[in-house]
Amino acid sequence: MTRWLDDDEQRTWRSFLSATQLVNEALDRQLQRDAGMPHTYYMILVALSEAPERSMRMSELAGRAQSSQSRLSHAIARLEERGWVRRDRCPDDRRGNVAVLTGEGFAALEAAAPGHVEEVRRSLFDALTPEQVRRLGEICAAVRNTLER
Amino acid sequence: MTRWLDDDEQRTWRSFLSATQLVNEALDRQLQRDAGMPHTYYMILVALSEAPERSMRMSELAGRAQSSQSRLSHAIARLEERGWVRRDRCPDDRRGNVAVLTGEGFAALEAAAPGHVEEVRRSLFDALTPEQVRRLGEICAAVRNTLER
DNA sequence: GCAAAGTATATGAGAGTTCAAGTAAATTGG
DNA sequence: CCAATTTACTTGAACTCTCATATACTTTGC
Repeated sequence: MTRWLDDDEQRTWRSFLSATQLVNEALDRQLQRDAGMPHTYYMILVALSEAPERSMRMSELAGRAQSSQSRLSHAIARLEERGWVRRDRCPDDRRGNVAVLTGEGFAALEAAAPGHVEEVRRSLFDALTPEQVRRLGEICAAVRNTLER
Repeated sequence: MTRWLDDDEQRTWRSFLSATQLVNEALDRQLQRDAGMPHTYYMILVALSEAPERSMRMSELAGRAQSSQSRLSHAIARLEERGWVRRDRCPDDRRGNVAVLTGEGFAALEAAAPGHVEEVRRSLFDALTPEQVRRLGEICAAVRNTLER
């Protein structure tokens, strides 16, 4: 009944798990060490920094930063404690909150960015040919297309 | 100084993060829901099940299951509570421990495997052409080659 | 309009992960 | 052969994540 993975598929699957985990661990370690935040928090700051007014509704932010709402809520609480983000009430929908990146938060992001980009290159792009990068892009797009909804 | 990512690289990078996170979340959700364990525990059980005597030294197991020693130690403690794994002292090296998969642990793994494989197919392989799978294998091998050590 | 259903977010408990020590045994080098 | 170092593993605390639930506001349908 079950369509088990054949040997090639097994190898590819395990290699995929290994490679993606290595990349994620490298990112997390670098950011934790040099900027004192996990990668998930970094993604939140990036999303906010790119938004108009450097602010966004919680639910939209969750989508952009690829976070669950609950995770985001906890994360924003932590980021607030550090003074990197502020929470404002939403004017037109009184259920809603808006997360706002503070000046200090933006500064923290700017300080963290170069080291992070270095690590992204080191752990992913430097290992691949331009052709492979292109293919990886297509592959990831296909996966997202299947899983996203 | 910093070599920032250009637009293509940005897109690829974000797509990579998104895709790999989606796959990992799908795996974890399926296993947690249907088998009551996270994917990391599943990998530990798989590694043990493939070892001679279904047992392995802690440090070797950590390597095979792609876990830190600390993480493994905590995980084995949990798996012991459930009766899925047992810890024996290592005869030839009295510092060492050997984790042993119990019959119940093996049964739990057998019960979990079909649903897990289904999810692996659904979340990764079904989204890709055979050609893409082959390329993904090469790409992951290249990344591992760069990061592993 | 107003009860019912839906949406936006928060919160608390439980579980897993990491990091920094801590213990114990084995190995090394003078 | 024994002090110093290294290796194997554990432990506890701090932190993040998930899941279920709670709260407050909005929209829907009669």
